[in-house]
Amino acid sequence: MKARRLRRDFYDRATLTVARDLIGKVLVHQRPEGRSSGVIVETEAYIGEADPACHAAPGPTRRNRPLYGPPGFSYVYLNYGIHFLTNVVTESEGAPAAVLLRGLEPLEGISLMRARRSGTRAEPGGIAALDLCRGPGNLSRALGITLSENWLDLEGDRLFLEDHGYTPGEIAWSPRIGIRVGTERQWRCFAVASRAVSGRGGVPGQAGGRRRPAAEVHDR
DNA sequence: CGTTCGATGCACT
DNA sequence: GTGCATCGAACGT
Repeated sequence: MKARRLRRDFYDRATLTVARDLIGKVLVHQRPEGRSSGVIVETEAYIGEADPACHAAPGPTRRNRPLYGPPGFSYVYLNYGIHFLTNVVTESEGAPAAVLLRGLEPLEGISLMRARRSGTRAEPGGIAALDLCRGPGNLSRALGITLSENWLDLEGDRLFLEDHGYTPGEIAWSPRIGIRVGTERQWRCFAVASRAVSGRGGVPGQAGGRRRPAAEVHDR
């Protein structure tokens, strides 16, 4: 199937709907050194000032400004001083919401991803392909996404998403990972069968424990 | 197999 | 000064 570019109206919808529809879509980062991309298998929704885990919870600030802007833009920020986290802004202007991209199955530019992730880990033969973009920090690092990619128009030619016609298979929802508040909301969405999904079924304290999400999670 | 903990930078109060 | 939407090495069982 021919790749079809996602337009602004895709992002200009309810955030939970966008979070689910993003599973199976392709994230692309186009750079002079090459194009790298992967199929999205894990997302999380962050919705509005009433969501305590959303960066909009304190109201408008300099950092969260993209969230208040129009949909279809990137929102990238530095987390724990080490990791860049990549989001796409959803819903209409003035409604602060976004979807965090947490996991990809690499498609193009795998050697480029390995180069960008090298130094992270000494692994004989390099990092396994399915581990390259597993987890939001790893994903951003592998694609070369930094603060320079913050607040980019996803209808531009540098960072964008495509529909390649992939069918995601079974999708499940769980609590969001790694947050200390708002854990009661089941706003993490993932492809059950994918090995590029982080954590374990949404149980916090996921640090060391790995491999495959638990199957106990709900459907929608 | 499991859990704990340090690294590291900046936005925000 | 405080607290992270993380990662993976190190250690315990």
